[in-house]
Amino acid sequence: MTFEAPPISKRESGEDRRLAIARAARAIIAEKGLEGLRTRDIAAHVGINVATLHYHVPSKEALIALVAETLRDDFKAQSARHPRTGKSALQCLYLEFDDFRETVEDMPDLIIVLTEMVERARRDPAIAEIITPLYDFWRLQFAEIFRRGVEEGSFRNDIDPAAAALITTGALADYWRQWTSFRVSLDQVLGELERAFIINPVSSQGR
Amino acid sequence: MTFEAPPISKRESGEDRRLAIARAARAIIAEKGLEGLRTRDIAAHVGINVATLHYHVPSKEALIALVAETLRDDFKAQSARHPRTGKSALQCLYLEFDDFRETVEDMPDLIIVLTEMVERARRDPAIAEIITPLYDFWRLQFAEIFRRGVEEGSFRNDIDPAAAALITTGALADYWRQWTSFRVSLDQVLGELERAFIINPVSSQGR
DNA sequence: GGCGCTCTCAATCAAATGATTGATTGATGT
DNA sequence: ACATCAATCAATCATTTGATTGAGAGCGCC
Repeated sequence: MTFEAPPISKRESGEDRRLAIARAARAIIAEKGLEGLRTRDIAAHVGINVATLHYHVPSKEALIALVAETLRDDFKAQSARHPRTGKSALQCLYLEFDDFRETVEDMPDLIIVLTEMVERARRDPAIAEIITPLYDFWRLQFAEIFRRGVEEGSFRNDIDPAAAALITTGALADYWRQWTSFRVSLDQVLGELERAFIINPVSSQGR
Repeated sequence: MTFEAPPISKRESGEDRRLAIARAARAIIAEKGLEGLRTRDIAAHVGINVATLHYHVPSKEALIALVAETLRDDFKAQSARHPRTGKSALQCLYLEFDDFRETVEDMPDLIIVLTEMVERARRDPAIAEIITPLYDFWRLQFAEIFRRGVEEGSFRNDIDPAAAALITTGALADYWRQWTSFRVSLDQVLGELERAFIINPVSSQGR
């Protein structure tokens, strides 16, 4: 009879539960990957019954879609945190780098789960529908910065903005896949990206 | 052609079966991802019984390891196809680009399965043990090219070889994740990489 | 023929897993 | 006090899935 006492109120309103479920799912995905995601584990992580989980989120498909949505929300919120208006392309690029640095620090699971979803989007149209615009959003932001940077004369003038954007997002994403023994610091990568695209890079991570 | 003709007979000798199993597994992973890999599907794809599959490959773990090995073999074979000795860093870089182009054309499933494995390596030490050296091998090849390129004076002289290598492999890997609507051609990406690192790029995909 | 080895399969198991059912609990409005 | 509804759970179901078993078939060799 000596069950551990529930520390918080027993019932929670719908939306809070959904968010808690999404958060738990993200934690598990970050740890075990999408393949290792089990409804039971999520329920246990939240501290509720599997049936309750299914009450709030009808199916596993819906659950993954929910996670994708929270990912999008976090991502957009992060990018909206710093105003871009009136800034030069160069400033925007550094801002973008800072955003990434911040995300790496504060929400590492965001990127892990994101890459996991990206992989899945290849064969799951429902996920693709949410993740594709998200990734596009990120890339387009870089593409736009490069386009303006060339215009403003602060960037190398023969840049192909779309290709440069893909290279940049690819490098940042790959930086994450650094499970490898081939250790490179984020500052090294960002510094090299500066030298690759900017005419007179500040060349110091300090900025 | 000095080898024996394919024994169409009911029975196949061990090593051939193992290769057929690996090939089938790769096809399925490419289509449905590692999460969607089922021993039954593989057996059906090869045209054998599940038990027979387990006779040749004891467990699913072993099977995935086997796939990782064939991946490594294909990868190394591809890279060994063109001799590197006596070539300049610039020539080597272009050779590397050509290799990638070739792989994209001839063995697209190689890269799909590889990225899938990379993702899994993060939490599966057995896979990591095989995939990590492979990815490192690829990156180190680029790092070495960049190092020599700077030395030879044909590359931008402030390159950080390790960072540049990561950017390059990241860009190529990300090119693959181009499920997105944000379409960029491989030539665009390779061209931009040239301009980013080379002093006087040929600047034409023709080379 | 008989022996031994490799290879194959139908049948089956045990565990995992997504989902459902039917009942109970608490809050809220009247 | 009562009705209603959202939220919860224990128990259970129906499949799926990795793996095993036991019984052979084909083949070479003596």
